[in-house]
Amino acid sequence: MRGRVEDKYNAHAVCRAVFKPEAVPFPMTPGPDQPARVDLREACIAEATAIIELRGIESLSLREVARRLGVSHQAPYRHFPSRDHVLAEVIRRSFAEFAAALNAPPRTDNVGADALAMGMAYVQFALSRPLQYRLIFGGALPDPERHGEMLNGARAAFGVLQNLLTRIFTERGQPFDQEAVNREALFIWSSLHGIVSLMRSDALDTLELSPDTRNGFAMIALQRVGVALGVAPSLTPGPQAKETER
Amino acid sequence: MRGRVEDKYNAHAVCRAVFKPEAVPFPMTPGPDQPARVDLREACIAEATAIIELRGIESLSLREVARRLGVSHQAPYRHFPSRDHVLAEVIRRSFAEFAAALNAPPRTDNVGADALAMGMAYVQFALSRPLQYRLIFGGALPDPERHGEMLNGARAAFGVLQNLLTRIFTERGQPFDQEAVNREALFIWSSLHGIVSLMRSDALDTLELSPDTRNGFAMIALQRVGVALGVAPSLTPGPQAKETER
DNA sequence: TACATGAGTTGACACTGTCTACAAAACTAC
DNA sequence: GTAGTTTTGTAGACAGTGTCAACTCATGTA
Repeated sequence: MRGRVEDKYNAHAVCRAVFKPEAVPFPMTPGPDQPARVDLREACIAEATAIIELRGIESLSLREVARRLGVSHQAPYRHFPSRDHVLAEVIRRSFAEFAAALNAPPRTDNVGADALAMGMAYVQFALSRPLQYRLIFGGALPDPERHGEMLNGARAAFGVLQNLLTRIFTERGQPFDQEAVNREALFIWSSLHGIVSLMRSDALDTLELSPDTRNGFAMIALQRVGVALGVAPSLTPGPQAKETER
Repeated sequence: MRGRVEDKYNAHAVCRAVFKPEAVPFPMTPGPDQPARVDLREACIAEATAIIELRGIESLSLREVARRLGVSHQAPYRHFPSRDHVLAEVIRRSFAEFAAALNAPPRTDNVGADALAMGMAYVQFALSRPLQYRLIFGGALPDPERHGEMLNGARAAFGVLQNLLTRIFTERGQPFDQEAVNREALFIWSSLHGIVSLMRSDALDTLELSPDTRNGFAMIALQRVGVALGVAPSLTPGPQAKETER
């Protein structure tokens, strides 16, 4: 290998994201017996993820990934047929993390509280990792036909919503209705997506609204989702109807 | 100009988008008296818009724009300092068109109907021009600091919402409260954005829900916005609360 | 020990945005 | 009308990109 021993496979990124801290250590510089054959595929994904989280999907370059890892510009192509395949794998993992985040809050016997916790987990994920959120929901995905696994996490996340809704319906003593469960799951999803998208939008920034308004909006919007699901009391009735028809 | 008279400035794109059909015609090949000096700047924007609407923002290339217009790869740089400036101008116009679309439905004396019309106009715009919608709300905008005009249309669109909300509040006899108007305007915006985003999402496609579910979701979601604003009757109560606290 | 395979390398190609230098056309001043 | 200036378009270069092909070399297997 032509005597270049600099920072082959960039210990920084690899240690940070590929191996868990307690995992088997590997020698920085290849020893004579231990050839330091760390999985370049994993290192590429880790580095690509780091770049995307830092500067967004459009400035992901496989050549930069290779450069950062101290390998030739073609090395990543030994493990991925194309840039889109790297992207698809990063997206697949991001979706999986998203689904895991939704599923993270422990289940209690109060379905309303669980719904709230899931909503907060959604918002938390979207706001704390905006570029990752944009990556999976921004709409610039590689062709899903060609990358079947990519959206597994999306289905898992929707499953979390479905489970939640099923619990709510059941607790209310209503007959099981998959159609209704799906409709309500989509409703939650779209509402939460709308809220977090707006909160991180340049278009919103330009309006120069007070932080009070922005936060207040998010609060009432979230609360109204709860109201529509029957798991939150109606507190913020918006513009009052003169006479509510019922 | 070195005797190249092919399709300088590509009559197709120019006629289609720069000039309205009834506008002054211009000679395809420059006549001796009429130098055919059509505005290359406008032609660039038209061509860039066409590319973006067809293949999305990431595959916009200034060199391709130039090629299509039959000019040298540097010609567009006489009119725009950089690719981002072309993009910013396309985005500025898209925002303006969006605001105009929201404002298009004629005002009646039924504010509830007007609200519904605006909501439909929003959805119509987003679904009929998905790439344009993604362009302005997808979150990959050039730095708004450097392109001040770019978001004018966003402010105008928000103004349409504010006006609508002000009318609703006024009709309900409630005191003017700018804070509340803004909050409710954001609520509408986020709800509509969530709905249309989901309807055009690869993540949703992968769930393979029935068209009934997808359309049903959009309907109840839209209807619930109306309910929250007090301009629509509550028809689709979701999971029933056992006992609504009030 | 021969050979096949996998993994990384180099070098090319076509493409991109953008810089510089140049040419021609258009406008302005006399 | 002619000289000079400004505007507009061109040509060539440079560094960056994704990707293809050909190469080396270490490894595992027959």
